Amino acid sequence: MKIATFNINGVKARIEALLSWLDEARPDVVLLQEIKSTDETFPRELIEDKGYRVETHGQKGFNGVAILSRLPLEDVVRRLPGDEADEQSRWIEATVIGDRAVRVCGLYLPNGNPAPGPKYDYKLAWMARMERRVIELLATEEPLVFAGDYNVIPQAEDAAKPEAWTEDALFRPETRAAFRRLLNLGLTEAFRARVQGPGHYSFWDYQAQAWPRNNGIRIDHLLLSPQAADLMTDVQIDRDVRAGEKPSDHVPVWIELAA
DNA sequence: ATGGTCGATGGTCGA
Repeated sequence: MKIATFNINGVKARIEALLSWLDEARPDVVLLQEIKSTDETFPRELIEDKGYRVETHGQKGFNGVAILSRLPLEDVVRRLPGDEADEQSRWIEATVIGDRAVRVCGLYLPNGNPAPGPKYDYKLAWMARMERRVIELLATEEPLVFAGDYNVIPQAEDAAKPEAWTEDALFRPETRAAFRRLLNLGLTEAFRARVQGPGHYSFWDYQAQAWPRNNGIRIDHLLLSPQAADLMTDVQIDRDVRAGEKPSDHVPVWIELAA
């Protein structure tokens, strides 16, 4: 079971790039972020024509997440529990029925800039809510995959120029500590379980020629429960997608599970 | 040091 996360940065503007990547990468499951689309305006038919089920949790203008799956989906949950007043569409869950049942959670964690400030407070509160949901799901002892745009640079080696990020919401100590708390619950960060060292990025800004200069950061992650980590056979960043026609500023990251 | 690029929107804002 190949499971990918991809911040698409506007699914309507990116539909051709998305369809091409689906043909090339042939993922079984895709967790999309920043669809910037409502459920009604999501271009679902073009994706369904390729054999994918489509579950969306959209919002007008900003945010929005979705799950695409070639395998059956059950028990879709569309919001992160813990704050009924939160109107932002940043979380979607479903159980994928493959050889094994795998619970996938697609997340678009708040950016949090400028920090400090109310947006940063929202980010940290959202991470605390996510921690509570992870604890709930870990109790099921099922294979779990938490994949998405975390807006977290976990370590200095995950940025080409870490010194430029010291005051940023993506790299501040409180952000990284909250991310470590997730790992300390017993989750495995898929990429770092397999690949060590600097120079691996998943996002390059559109500005200041960040891509040709390889001025990137690694902020798109897949966190695995112990039962999912035991099934992982591969993990990759589809870096070449950033060089394509009209690309997102993020690229897909994926895992293969023996499930 | 400064300014730079996108997408959705239609009013600038979020990243």
